[in-house]
Amino acid sequence: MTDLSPTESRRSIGAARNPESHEAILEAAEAILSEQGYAGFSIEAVARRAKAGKPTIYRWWPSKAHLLLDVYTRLKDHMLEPDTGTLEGDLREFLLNLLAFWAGSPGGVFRSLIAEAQTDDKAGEALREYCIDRVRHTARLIDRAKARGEVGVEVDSLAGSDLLSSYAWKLLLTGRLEGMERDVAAVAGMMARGMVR
Amino acid sequence: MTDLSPTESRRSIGAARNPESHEAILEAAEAILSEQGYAGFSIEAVARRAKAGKPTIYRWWPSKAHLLLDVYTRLKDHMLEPDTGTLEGDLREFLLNLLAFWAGSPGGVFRSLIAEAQTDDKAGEALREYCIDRVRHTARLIDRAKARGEVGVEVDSLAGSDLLSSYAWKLLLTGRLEGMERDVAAVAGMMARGMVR
Amino acid sequence: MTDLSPTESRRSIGAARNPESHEAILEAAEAILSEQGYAGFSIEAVARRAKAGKPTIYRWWPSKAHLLLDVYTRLKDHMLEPDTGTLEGDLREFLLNLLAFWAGSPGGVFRSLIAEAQTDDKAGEALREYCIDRVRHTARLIDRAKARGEVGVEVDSLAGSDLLSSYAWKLLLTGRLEGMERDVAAVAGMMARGMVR
Amino acid sequence: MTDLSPTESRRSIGAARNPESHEAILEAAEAILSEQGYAGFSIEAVARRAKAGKPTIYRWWPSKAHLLLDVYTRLKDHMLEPDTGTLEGDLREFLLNLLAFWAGSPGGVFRSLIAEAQTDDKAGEALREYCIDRVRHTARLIDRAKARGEVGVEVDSLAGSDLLSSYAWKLLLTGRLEGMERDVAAVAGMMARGMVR
DNA sequence: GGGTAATCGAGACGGTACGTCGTGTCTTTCC
DNA sequence: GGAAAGACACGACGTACCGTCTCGATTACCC
Repeated sequence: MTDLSPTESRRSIGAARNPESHEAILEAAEAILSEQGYAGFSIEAVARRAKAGKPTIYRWWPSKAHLLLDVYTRLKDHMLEPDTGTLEGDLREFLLNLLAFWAGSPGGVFRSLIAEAQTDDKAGEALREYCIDRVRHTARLIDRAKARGEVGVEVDSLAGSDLLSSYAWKLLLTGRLEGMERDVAAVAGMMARGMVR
Repeated sequence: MTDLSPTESRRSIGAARNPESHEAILEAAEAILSEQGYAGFSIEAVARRAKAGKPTIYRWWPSKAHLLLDVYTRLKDHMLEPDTGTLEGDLREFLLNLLAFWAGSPGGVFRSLIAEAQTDDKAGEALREYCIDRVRHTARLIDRAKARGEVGVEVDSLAGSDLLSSYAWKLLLTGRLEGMERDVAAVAGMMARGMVR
Repeated sequence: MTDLSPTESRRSIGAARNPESHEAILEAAEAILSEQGYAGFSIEAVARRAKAGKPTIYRWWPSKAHLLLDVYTRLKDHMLEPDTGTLEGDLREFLLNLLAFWAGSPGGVFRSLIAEAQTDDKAGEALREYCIDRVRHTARLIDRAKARGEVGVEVDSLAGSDLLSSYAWKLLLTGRLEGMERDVAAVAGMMARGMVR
Repeated sequence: MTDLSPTESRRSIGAARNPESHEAILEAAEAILSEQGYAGFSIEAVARRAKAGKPTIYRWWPSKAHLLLDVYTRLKDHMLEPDTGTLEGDLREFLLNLLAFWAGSPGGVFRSLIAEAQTDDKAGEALREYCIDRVRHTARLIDRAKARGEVGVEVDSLAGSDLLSSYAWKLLLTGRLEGMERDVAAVAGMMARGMVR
């Protein structure tokens, strides 16, 4: 991360925000979430692992939710865009990609974020906004199928996209990220048949 | 509430489970959840409010999640079974009923349960089992449509049921229980068209 | 203990005290005290080990102290009387015997009794009475030396006996029952020289 | 008591031990012991009374025994050193001083400490260490008599000191702190005669 | 010889205390 | 003046016992 050694004992660098600490905290948070899940995620644990003081964390992230969001934002860019040529293929690939992506650490982080959003209002709002953005993004799969004439113009692509991702959410939240290929295929087929003209 | 006096001091009734205590604990849990939400929900708080000892709670509910689940299923009795004669109608009614049901306190309880399941393994297991049961139950809507010949026998009714409820979950978790009639109708239509032969 | 099998499940024998239970409880208490010391000694543990109900214990022994006293009383008769011919030898033998006796389970029981006596007044009173009796008994060692002309008549044999046993108490209470031969000899010598004319 | 206001709410003073809290805890412990005795003495009760958090107590005192020991040694400062010029006088004064000292609250504290040591291994260890220290300290009475030529060099002053204090212990543990002047004199005389050349 | 009463085991009950963990706030000291 | 370190008051965690209670069964005793 930093090019300097993740050195034993990091001291204050004086009256300025220390980017090393900032980075170390985010990394520690991510590591804890992916290793122990939301259960082991506490400010104390993050501070311990990042060799940072708790107040340093509280100074920059007013709540656990903000920290979670920052951690997730750092991760969310690595998703692939499916493009198989057919709607059903795209839907299936989308789900499989997302599930595979989540099966690494990001899944744990996102689960935690959802959980936190049930308690913390700010986290809820942030999650809602993030969702809208993603749904809109995924809706392009369907819009592309519309453009190909595969899907009728009357189809609500946002609702479809929302439904698609909701299935992934449920699998994530109930710990069924793996071994769901058959069900994913069934769901993708069902949804595709529901939309093609 | 029991219709008898909510008496001051409740004693043991001997070497048998005391239904009064059992009831008082569930009521206290429900009251705390609806008044203060998941944030204020702790075993200590429930015990305090129910005038029960903590061990009495732990004796009967191995984890917070089991208690949440019991509180939830006690409320669940008031759910209606849709029967509109068509699959699309049934799916739409199912979602609308569920969202309306959740809009009261049960939604908060179930949100708490999902959140808890992200933290605690026992909670996760309990939720998973509960889900399987509900998915199986809801699949009957689709199986009924199969019996009517509306839906082909090759359709995976469990996957469909899972998908259907996942949409409701996402709306619950992102705080969109109300004003979703148009989207619900779109989703129900899409899914129904995806399944009818 | 009983000539019948210490059978798996012991039931009531009707409207009369069941001596089997009584015995089993005392044995369980003794076993726990000698195996785990006062720390592990609880009514629950005794009941569990004796396969008895807690109320059965409370019925017959109103407090832990009473039970402790009964257990100790069952043990205390196995002490040897030293008779070496000299006061110093008798004092030394008395201490060594007592320490050896206590090194088995009785020591743990007596320690517990002393501890309990610091909390429970009835136990304190009982302990005091027991002490007076023992001190009087041990004083005979000194009186015998007086009779032999070894010790002057002006010596207070009760005070001497009290002092002697107090040393054993302190060793018991500070966990120094073993490996004290040199110190015991020094103490016996000192006391003997303090008394002989 | 601090001479400043026994203020309502005490805050942290930073990353250093807060002597106010420390003091408040010792005072609360002492007050509880003298008011309710060992029976009412619990870490919870001390924390409650001192308006301190339980972890603050556990941070500084690894066990109840260490706290008891600290309370006791805080009181112990008021003990006098006997110096009568003769060994017998010193021994007698030592015992009388100690019994008089114990007749106030310190006696209750030390009794509690001994009782606790029978339950808890850490307490036992702490008591043992404390004893060694005190025995060594008291042995100086005898060593002084050696220096005066009153006592032979072959006398084991540690064993003598141990024996001396053991008598006081027994009187404390059997509730005979008062009215023992005659017996104390007899014991002191006996021990002194046992040691002088 | 049938009813009563005492006893047994079992174990649930409302409690209290245990010792640990995490919270968010605060202060000191170092840079 | 930010950062580290970590103490602080607070309060929940899940467990162990406390002493009391009720249960259903099992006789012994007395009328």
